Amino acid sequence: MSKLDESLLIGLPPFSRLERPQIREILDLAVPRRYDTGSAIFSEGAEAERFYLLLDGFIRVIRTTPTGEQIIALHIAPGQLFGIAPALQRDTYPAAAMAAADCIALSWPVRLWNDFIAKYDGFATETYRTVGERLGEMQTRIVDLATKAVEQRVAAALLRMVNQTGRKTEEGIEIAFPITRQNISDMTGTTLHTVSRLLSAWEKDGLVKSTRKHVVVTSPHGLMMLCGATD
Amino acid sequence: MSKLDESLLIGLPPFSRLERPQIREILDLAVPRRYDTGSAIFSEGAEAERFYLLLDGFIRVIRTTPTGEQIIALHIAPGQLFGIAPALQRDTYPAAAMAAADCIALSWPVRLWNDFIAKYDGFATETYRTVGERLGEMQTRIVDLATKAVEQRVAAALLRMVNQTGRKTEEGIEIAFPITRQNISDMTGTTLHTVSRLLSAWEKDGLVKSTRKHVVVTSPHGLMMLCGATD
DNA sequence: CGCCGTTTTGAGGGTTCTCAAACGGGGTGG
DNA sequence: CCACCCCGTTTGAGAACCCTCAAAACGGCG
Repeated sequence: MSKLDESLLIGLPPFSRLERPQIREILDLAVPRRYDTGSAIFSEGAEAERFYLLLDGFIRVIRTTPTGEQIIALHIAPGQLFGIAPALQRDTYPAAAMAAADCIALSWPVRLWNDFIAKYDGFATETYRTVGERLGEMQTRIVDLATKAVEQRVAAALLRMVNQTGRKTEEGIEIAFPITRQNISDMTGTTLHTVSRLLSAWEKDGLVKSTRKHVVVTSPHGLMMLCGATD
Repeated sequence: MSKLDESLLIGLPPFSRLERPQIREILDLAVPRRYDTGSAIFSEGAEAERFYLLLDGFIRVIRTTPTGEQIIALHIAPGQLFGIAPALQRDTYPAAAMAAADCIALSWPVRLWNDFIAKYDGFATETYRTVGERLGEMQTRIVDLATKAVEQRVAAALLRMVNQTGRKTEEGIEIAFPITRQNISDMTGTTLHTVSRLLSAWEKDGLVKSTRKHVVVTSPHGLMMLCGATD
């Protein structure tokens, strides 16, 4: 097995304050693995055995209800830690993670977590900053779900994805991973039918362009208008 | 000013592993204060200058939307830390806190946070456990808001409050702080009218009893039934 | 080329919101 | 001590929004 290159981790928030030799140590303890689109990395409620760092691809964090409906709690972009249950003293994962696109991720056994915290300056700090950001994002989502109409929620969801994982193209900004109407409805608590109708309407208005499993936002500003007020 | 008694902190999760002298140190650094019902402890977006421990009363954590609607993110019970922005490397509070009942709270300047983490065994661990629990609770709320009908959300909200802060009475279990229909609607993303109708219906069915600013759940089991499935 | 998963579009109905008005109880001030 | 006033609550009617059910078109992959 070839050694992982140190450049993979250099500059990423949790490791930004570390020197090369320390990064080497960390990499030597990591297990790299590939996950095909749609495959599960871990399941909700499962024993939290490892924590992960996404190198490439996109991860969907999914929560399932007792009645079988599922909602997408979060998307993880390359360079981010995920499955960090140990950071919160949990011994099971609170949600499932699946690959939204083909992914490469490193992972470490949870027993190393405390070592990392103790040994590597800035690792704890940066990690808890991430937790804080996700917590803030979740609060925003709660507020959105509680107060906004469906149209505004869908617009907000698109904007969030564009901001976090957008990729510029000549047409506009493209969401960088495959996404279906059903996926969007799972993020916003609505139905794929309503999402389809909204996207069709927006396409007519020149705000977005979409094909199968693929969305390009041509006018982020226009979507932002929709989020603000119904008027 | 009389010294605070050490028994205030003994046994509380963040301090459970500490010895008396350490608790003494912590108490001597704390500023105690009383907050009248309805008064603000801190505001959303404000500079995070202090972190708090609630000794008595109840705190509502509130997020306000650009359009002025507000939703209640969380309730804090006695013995819990709140305003712990520093734990997540934030320099502003992500939400406002107001006293839902008359409250007594201790507080410390944020610059002591890192000292506490470094100096007191278990403080970090227990605090992050709390963060983890709140994060899990928020995920559950997101799922509820996204998938459940209004009736189920209101039932779930009542049950959550009963579980976290319930007080047994001869009639049933009483929510331990003053709460209006409007408050409940702010927690569930609905209107006070709908909440009023639901409570009236449930009272007729013998599930709850309510007076002004006051709710007693007489049949938690019955409410749990409502949460599960609409059928 | 055929199948399956995704998307589109229509019609109808139900839940919940909005608007409106009146009631009740508790606290405050006279 | 009583009366008034304010805040919280109740209830009704109508409408809007979105979901459910249904069916067909589309496009990629084997």
